[in-house]
Amino acid sequence: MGATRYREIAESLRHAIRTGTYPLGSRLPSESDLSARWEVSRGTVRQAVALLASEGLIGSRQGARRVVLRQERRQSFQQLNSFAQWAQAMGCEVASRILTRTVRTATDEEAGRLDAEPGSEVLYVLRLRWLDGEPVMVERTVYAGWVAPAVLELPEDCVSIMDSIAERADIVAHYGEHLIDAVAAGSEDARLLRVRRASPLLRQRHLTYTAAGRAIEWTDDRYRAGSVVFNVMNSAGAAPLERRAGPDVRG
Amino acid sequence: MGATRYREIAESLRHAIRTGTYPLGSRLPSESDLSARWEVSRGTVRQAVALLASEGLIGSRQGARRVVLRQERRQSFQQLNSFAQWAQAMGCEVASRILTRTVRTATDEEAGRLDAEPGSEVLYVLRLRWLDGEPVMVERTVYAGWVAPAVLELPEDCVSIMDSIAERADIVAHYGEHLIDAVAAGSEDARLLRVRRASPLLRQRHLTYTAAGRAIEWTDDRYRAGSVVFNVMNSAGAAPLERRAGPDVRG
DNA sequence: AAGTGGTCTAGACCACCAG
DNA sequence: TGGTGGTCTAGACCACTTC
Repeated sequence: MGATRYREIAESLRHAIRTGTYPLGSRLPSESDLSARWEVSRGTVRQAVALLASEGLIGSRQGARRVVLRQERRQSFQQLNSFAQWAQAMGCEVASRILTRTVRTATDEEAGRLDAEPGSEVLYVLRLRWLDGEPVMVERTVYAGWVAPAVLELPEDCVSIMDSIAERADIVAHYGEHLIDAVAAGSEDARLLRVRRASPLLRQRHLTYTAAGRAIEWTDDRYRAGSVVFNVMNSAGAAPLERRAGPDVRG
Repeated sequence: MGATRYREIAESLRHAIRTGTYPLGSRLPSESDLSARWEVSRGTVRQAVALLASEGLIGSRQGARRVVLRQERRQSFQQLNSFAQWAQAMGCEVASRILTRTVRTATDEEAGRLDAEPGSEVLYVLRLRWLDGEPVMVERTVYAGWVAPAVLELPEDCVSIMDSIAERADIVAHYGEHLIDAVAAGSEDARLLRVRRASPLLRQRHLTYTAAGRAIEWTDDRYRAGSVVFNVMNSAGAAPLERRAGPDVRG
């Protein structure tokens, strides 16, 4: 596995933050402190704290000690790509059930999204997800062929497929692209989510990649209106969000 | 400023990717290549490529050259905060009409969002916006009191209020926070957008700030389903988007 | 077998922050 | 003013990919 020195240090710091050794708002030991304590070079310490910074756990300013910003265990990137991780971090009771698992050949659109050969095999999964006992989301996912075996092994009430395949098959999500819009509930959506047909749903389609840029899955998640809100911060310096025309515009 | 060697290298690579010097799917030069070419150490090159990887532009696997994953440039912050700028960049014909302009006292929620005194005056604007001749968005904006005079001066068919007040009154947007969800069309929405009542709309509420952190406006934009899609990219290195519970969850 | 990225070391200088 | 993080160097060994 990825058992390296800097990951080890990061995990130790993560644990210390989580358990209150370094409380919210407190200052972390300096880089030289940590490198002496762990008997590693300063570069290795910096790799470790960079990992925590990318998880949003600590902040840093030149000249001042690093500060503990949050103590939750979950990363926001993971939370965006994993419904289960997000829900658990919110303190919600989460449940999932796989309703359908089918191996079939990819449609042209799916092959294009997953960057796979046209006509290659993919795994289609239909899944319903609950928050605090209420059905709130229907998930329709197409997994790339190389991921399918790992997903087929999982039990149908598996809470987090992404977590499970990361642990068991070392398939780790690293990058995601998300398309967010509103759609009317179809008859299957309506039945599963217990809403009226054509009632509003918030749709999040996303494509997930490994660090090497290999596509893992292409997903269409539909949330009952009112159950979730997506939140984006941006600035003149960095604009991660953009607006795109839907099919109705420029037809 | 932040003019460092590794940023400089990153920007040069970003440009080369964007302009096709390194096309989609092609391999980047090796680290040793780049360090020779730029006359920097390998560590500096690695800082540069790590930046691009966190933006999702390139992927990497141990042992193999880095690969170009995408070449699009993200749309600017201005385009996200200005419907008019976005539409024009898309090549769409855009039109706008202010239907209502009212000075009134802020509700408690509005005062809270705009970080203003409870009971202070704000300017409420109702506006309808067209793309290529079709009504696609209803905008309900509350402008902070200090911005109101500049907005009241504008003609009712002003295409971009943000652009106009930036030019005339030097009120410039710098940060934004966006909440995106789906709602059912109310009767006013339905009439203006020419859709059925309760049909799905994509809602983008956003709060806009100056560089100094002063709130400019709090807006509720509702798009006809199918007319726009929001697109967000994230990575393990940087996650600007998060999911939030709506009022239905954890009630 | 040669090339490449992942990890790590042991230094260095600078800009910035705190007391 | 001394400590701290940000940047950079010039090496090294290893795991992995590619040919």
